[in-house]
Amino acid sequence: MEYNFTDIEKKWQQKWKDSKAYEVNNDESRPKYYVLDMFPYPSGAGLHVGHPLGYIASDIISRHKRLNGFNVLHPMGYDSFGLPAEQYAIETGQHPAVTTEQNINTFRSQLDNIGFSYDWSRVIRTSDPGYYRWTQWIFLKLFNSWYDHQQNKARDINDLIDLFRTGGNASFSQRRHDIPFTAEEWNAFTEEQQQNILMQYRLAYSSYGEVNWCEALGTVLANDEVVNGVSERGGYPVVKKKMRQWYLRITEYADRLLEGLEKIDFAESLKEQQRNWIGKSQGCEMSFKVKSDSASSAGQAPEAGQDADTEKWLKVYTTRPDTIFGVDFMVLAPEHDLVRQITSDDQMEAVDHYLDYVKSRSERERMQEVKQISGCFTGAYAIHPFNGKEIPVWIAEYVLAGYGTGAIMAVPCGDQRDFNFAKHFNIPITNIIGEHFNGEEANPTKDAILQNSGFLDGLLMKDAIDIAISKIEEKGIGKRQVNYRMRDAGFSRQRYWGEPFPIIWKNGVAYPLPENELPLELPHVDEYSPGPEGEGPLANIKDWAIPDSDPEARRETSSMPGYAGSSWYFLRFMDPHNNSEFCSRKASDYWGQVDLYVGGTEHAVGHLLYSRMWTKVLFDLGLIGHDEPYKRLLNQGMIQGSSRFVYRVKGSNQYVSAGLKDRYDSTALHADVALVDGLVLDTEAFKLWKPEYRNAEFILENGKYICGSEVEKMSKSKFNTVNPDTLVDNYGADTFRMYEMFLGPIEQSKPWDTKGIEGVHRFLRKLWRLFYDEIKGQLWNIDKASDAELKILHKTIKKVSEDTEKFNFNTAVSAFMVCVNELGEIKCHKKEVLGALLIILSPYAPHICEELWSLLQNTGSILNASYPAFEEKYVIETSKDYPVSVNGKVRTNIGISLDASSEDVEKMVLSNEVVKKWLEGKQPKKFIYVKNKMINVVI
RNA sequence: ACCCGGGUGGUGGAACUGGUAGACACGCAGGACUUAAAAUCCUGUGGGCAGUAAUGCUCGUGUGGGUUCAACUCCCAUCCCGGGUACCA
Repeated sequence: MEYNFTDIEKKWQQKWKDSKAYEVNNDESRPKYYVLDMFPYPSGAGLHVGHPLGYIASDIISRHKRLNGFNVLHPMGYDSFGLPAEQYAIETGQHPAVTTEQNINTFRSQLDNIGFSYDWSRVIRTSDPGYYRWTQWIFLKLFNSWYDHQQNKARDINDLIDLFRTGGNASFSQRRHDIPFTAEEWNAFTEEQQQNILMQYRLAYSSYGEVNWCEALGTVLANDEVVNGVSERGGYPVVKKKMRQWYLRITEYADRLLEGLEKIDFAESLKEQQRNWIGKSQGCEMSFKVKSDSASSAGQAPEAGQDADTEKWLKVYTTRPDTIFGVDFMVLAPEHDLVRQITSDDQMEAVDHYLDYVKSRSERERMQEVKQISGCFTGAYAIHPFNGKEIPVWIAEYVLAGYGTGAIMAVPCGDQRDFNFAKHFNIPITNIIGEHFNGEEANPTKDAILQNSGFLDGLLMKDAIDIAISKIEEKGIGKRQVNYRMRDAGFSRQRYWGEPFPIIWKNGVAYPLPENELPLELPHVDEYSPGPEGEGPLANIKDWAIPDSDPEARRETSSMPGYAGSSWYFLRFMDPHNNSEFCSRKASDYWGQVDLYVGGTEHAVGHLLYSRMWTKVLFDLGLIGHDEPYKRLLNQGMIQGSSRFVYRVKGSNQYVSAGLKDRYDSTALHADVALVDGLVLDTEAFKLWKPEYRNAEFILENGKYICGSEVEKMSKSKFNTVNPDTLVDNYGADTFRMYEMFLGPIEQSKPWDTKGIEGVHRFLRKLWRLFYDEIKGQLWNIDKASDAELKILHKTIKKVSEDTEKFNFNTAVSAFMVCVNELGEIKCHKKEVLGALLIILSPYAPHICEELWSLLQNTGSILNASYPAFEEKYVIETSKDYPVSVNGKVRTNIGISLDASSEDVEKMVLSNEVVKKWLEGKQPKKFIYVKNKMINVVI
């Protein structure tokens, strides 16, 4: 009998399907375990070898947990709303619903080939009305909620209205910009005024924000669609434009998102990324009086008691108020409201010119090109609050409008960017830290003693921070302030292929759709061109945009972003067919948190923060019982493509081999990796690949055409994708699964390389040959296993179960290989040993294990077996003793068993034959212990 | 530019908490079986030097420094590669 993987895999996949082997119930007595993959966006390119990496890992864990007695929820779905489907529709005219359906079918059949243990009865897609009905419903919950800082949780907006009605907002003014009003004032406000105030509290709210606007295309562009400041399609100019947008008030959750990190098991580096993204800082906000000869009227008033009508104030945020006497200039973001008001007449032209320049620059470019220092003096001066010095006010692109107050006080001796700016524009630098500042670069220390600093002279900078803030508060020009780098999350897109907002606008007020009108279905369109004024395509459908009930009203015509549907899908999997609730409380209480969430780090600060926020809101509103969605996160690395290039000699159809390309003027072009063996191009296949290459000529080196290579993201357009289907066809799903795991640590990114898959395939055939021989037939027997055989088995059980729990799948695969080699060497064919081996191997290679399990004449599926217990007695490792000499000094390393006390170790060392020989009767001078395990003996 | 990772033989990688660097696999070379091929099995395989050989010496974990009896592992600096940077998902 031979290992016929194709038949075996088809057979078992069908059996699992027929017996509904992986469908789970919500009412089990067994402990639950929820393993979830970040569900894929079903792209037109289909599944490539990068996708399954995480899926295989989560499948191994699912199967491993099932064998260990857990009721495992392991579902899959599709994040099926998104920009690429709409782009494709614009290019080809095919409706996104149609292409999405096709793509999903492709994904599904590709996934099925690999033998995953998903419960497909629970499959969801975010673009199904039955699903997005609840996305819209949760949006309405967000819209109808506000964040109560006293109770530190989200509450119903009606509670807030009651508070306003009875006491105004004076009693709990919780934000900096609240304008206080009394109950009487509230009750006298018009509906419109009331709604505008409520909008400032809602967790989902509408406001104005900047978008990438492309006049030529008449549309708003995603950052991804803007390349080098022009549109990717057509290369037209792109500028910033203010438009009405929806936002999620995620900033209200900043502190809880930070605190929540303490109780979840994510990689420390990922938590760090989230912390940095949230960017909480302690500092102080303070206002500087501005003096300018500009004729225009007032700026912002400070906190207390100034005459706001005649004076202009510039508010800055700083984490270093101790450096207040080192301020040499002020910088406003070019977008700052005050710019227009304070610019002096003779600087007006220069400022306008600069603003034009900045408008064309992306935020990324502004931060990145730090060496190109740019800025413009406004002609205005701020007055130093403590020494009355006049400080020039500049605008510069390195200050961003979105962070803090959009204005900074610049301290060149302490901040490198300020220093560079001062040097560039010849602004004199004040040194407040004496010898700590060398005049060559800024020194951001907090440990210097302050000089030239008025009332702070002689203080340590660290200590001066609090003193400076007290003084600023005392003077009424500012206050202590916690600041976050994170901004509220933009939640609307001027696009078609997304969830429509259940919102109707009337007289400038947003009204929610009643719950019983959900889902608000996406209307069918034939045209994807944008609506007027940069609105989404939905604005073009008059029938839909104007609701039947009220011709004066207008529906919201933007749609929700990609992350809307993915912010709560883990809850829907618990109760996917519920028509009356997004997820029953019973179901969410049973399944609770996702025990293991598997996906890439590219979602570190997007999806993973949004879904954490949504979970907290749903928890606050009492809809679920836990406020963190994921207990533990495993980040799989990205499998990159290894692209291949050919070099076309300019102006010809000649292609020069990589080694000779420097002798010609050539252009690099992607060549399909399927046409290349290693780096050697199959030139005949290349000619047939595309019509334009039919008459290609090649300049070879050593008779071969050698391609160039580069590691890039795997993508259809780079012709570097590898389809898992062909690998499954050639080697089988089990080989493919094990090979992906064998590639390297699951968390590490690596370029795909198919070389090496043979070795894993060989392993499975070797395994098969422990059971059956082509000529001799059955080899396995029911004899009692020897200790030597059990030792090999139990060593493997120990290693593999530890490795699986620790996600060291690659070393677990190695351990299986060693095990099979060792069993082969001693010709072990005992059922007792082989059966146990099959069980522990089955999460990795389920099909072959099922088949062999049934051939062992065991009844029932291996899926219902239980994980074999590890018995220590078979695995007594003998310690290796070895002497080593280093640098002429005698050093001896002895592997000593664990948990020995110091005295024990010394005794063991001195009685050790190897050491005795090395010491040659000398007394050791010193013992150096390394955590009671290893020791050095110095003589 | 900023934040987070990574860099070990020809290749993917292993090395547990600082303690024999290169497990396991690919590739390559040689051999066995075969009319032949495939498959399978065996042997060798980081570089250099010495030796008929067993073996010995020496260098070696991106680069430069440091700590330590001992560093792939810890610290400082630096280069390169990948992910993210708020409308790709």
